[in-house]
Amino acid sequence: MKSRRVTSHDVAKLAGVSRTTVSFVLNDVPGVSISQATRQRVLEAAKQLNYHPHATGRKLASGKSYTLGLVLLQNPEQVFEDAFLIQVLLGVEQAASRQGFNVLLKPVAPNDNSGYSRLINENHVDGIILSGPRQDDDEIVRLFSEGVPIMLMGQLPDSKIPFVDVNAVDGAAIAVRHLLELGRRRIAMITNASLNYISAQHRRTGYQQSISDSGLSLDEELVREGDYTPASGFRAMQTLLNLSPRPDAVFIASDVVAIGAIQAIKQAGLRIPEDIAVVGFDDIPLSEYYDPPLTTLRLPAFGLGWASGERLVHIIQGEELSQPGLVLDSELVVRASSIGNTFSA
Amino acid sequence: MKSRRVTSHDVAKLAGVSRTTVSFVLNDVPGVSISQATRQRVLEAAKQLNYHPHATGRKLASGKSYTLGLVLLQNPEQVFEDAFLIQVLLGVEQAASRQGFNVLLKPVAPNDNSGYSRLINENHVDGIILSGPRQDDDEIVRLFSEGVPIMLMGQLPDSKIPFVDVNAVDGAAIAVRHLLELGRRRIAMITNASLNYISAQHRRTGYQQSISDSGLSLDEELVREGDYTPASGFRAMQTLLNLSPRPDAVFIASDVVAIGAIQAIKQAGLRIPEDIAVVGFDDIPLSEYYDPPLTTLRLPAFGLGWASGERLVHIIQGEELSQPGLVLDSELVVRASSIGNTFSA
DNA sequence: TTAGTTGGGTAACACGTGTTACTACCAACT
DNA sequence: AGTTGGTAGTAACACGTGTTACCCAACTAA
Repeated sequence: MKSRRVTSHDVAKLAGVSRTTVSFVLNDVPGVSISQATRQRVLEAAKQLNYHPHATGRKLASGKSYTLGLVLLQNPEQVFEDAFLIQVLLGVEQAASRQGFNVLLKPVAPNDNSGYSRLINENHVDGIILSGPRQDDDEIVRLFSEGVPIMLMGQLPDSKIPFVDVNAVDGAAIAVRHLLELGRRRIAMITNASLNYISAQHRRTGYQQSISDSGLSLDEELVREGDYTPASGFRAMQTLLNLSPRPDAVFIASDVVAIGAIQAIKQAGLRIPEDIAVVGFDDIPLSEYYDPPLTTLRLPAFGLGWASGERLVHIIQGEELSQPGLVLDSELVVRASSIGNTFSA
Repeated sequence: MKSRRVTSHDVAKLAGVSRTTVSFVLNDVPGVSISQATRQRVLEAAKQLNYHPHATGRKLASGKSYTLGLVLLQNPEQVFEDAFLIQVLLGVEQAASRQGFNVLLKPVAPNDNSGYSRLINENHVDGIILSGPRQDDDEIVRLFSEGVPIMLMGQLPDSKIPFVDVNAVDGAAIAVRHLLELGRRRIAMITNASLNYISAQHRRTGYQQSISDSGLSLDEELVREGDYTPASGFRAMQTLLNLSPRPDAVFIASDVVAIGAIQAIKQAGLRIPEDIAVVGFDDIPLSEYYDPPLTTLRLPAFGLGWASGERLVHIIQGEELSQPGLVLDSELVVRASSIGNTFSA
């Protein structure tokens, strides 16, 4: 006895008006005049029948899907960033639902652009948020040039596509300044990834900036490359420990890489932070509970999601963004790896 | 010059057939006969026009939305399980997309059932996957009794709602057996949560089972309660360390809680695993890189997602499940916290 | 009185597809 | 010659809503 769906037609009949009127009342359409009396009748009829507008019908008529596509490009480096994704995702959803949009999730394997093109072509979504865009993904550029609403999380060089990103330059500068203020003078750095990656470049730029600002000279030998893995941090740290004089601090542009580096320091019998102070980047959930708890820069994951969701909706609704790109600051979280344990003597 | 959408009508016109025929060809409808020649003409016309069927139109006509709603109930204890969510989510999406379904994400604050009811009422989704169901959520039961396709991740007592869950009893039993096989005889336990939670009960049952099977007597004093936080693990472990004789091993039914417990052990100046062997539960991403790396039970997060997605689609398509509930095994991952470091002497 | 305006409401079309009858034709068999 | 049966294809309806163009009555201004 699968009872038929309650439609706006049923509401109209019960209220004794036309379906048009029902639509006008329920959507509060501006510029049309409906008497208070009928307005009331319609609302009551709707409530009495427990009427819920059929989303699909509405979408077809309006031509919009009221849905954002959140596309997760599965880069290798992204695997370790999983921890943020949930926060990002919550941010996107919250911003979207506040404006009446839903969020459709689409993980996409690298080199597979058909995945998210379909979302657009078949009109499942009104716009797309792309996390972890790659430089060589020309599909993005094509869609953008066709006028498809797109928002990037992380920027693409030489493109006018709107984006939301983290201010990694300032973040890294803050991290290094923190070490300088603690009196450290020989500060090494391990990058989060190859310098082919823009994010790695930014983080190193911040490092250089703080070093220069402090009047110290820049020693290229103190900079090593990581590759998103703890193992790479372990190796890089070992080579840094062989230098003489040894660094008295290290800024590691990724908490995950830092984990490996810390193991190398411990294995060398050195103390953190007494012998070497450590500052990471990202504030993965692990960091707070690591041994020692890791001083690091907290990525505004929720904020990134929220901002990209809200701005994408604006674009979809045809509003102009005051600026195509938005850059959010990260926040230094000070823990024992830089200043020592403050309670367990 | 927003060019109009290419519709099946355009394809029909170009191919010189009716729209019906286009639909038949493109959907490979069984039981209708179309000549090879026209079939070919239609396919070529579609390709030439770069035709993509309008998802919304299709949904309206078919009455289905081809979308699964993944509802994330934000329980307090879930915050720490975030790390799995991504895996779960990837599993759900992969199973869904394989059957032509999309995944809509809906985080829901506790006590807010309107959130996911709307998904169903307004027909945004054909069915719902509920992660972290709570016993007092009668909205779930109501929807189920109305015939709405629902799949739970984690079971609800006294209900016939289909579910996918982890075999926590066996998992805990395996963990404890591992400790027994290592020669430990005084094995303590810290639960993951209050015993009001079913998952906590299951894990303790497994513990008891292995202890009893080994011929040891069950000592209630060796069991403490955690509450999903590292702090609770820290406190519980401290009280366990005060016992005499001291336990020589501890099974902690949550890696997060285990982190606190390990800190307590370290602070007492004891060695892991020499003085106390530690086994956790969940295999959060942190565990592999902790100091020491944590022996633990790996939750089949991807599998849980995959299975629930696949089974929900079956339900939506009206197929019968051979069994309403599915229970997946977890896998013991042996690391240094139970057997010691095997390479760094 | 007539022309214009305003408030209150509706008929009818549009959105793009799936699907059920039904037709038209030709071959084969009784 | 009439029936059956299969192939190839179509007209027409259904899905549930948003929205434009229009109508009617009542009131106002000239």
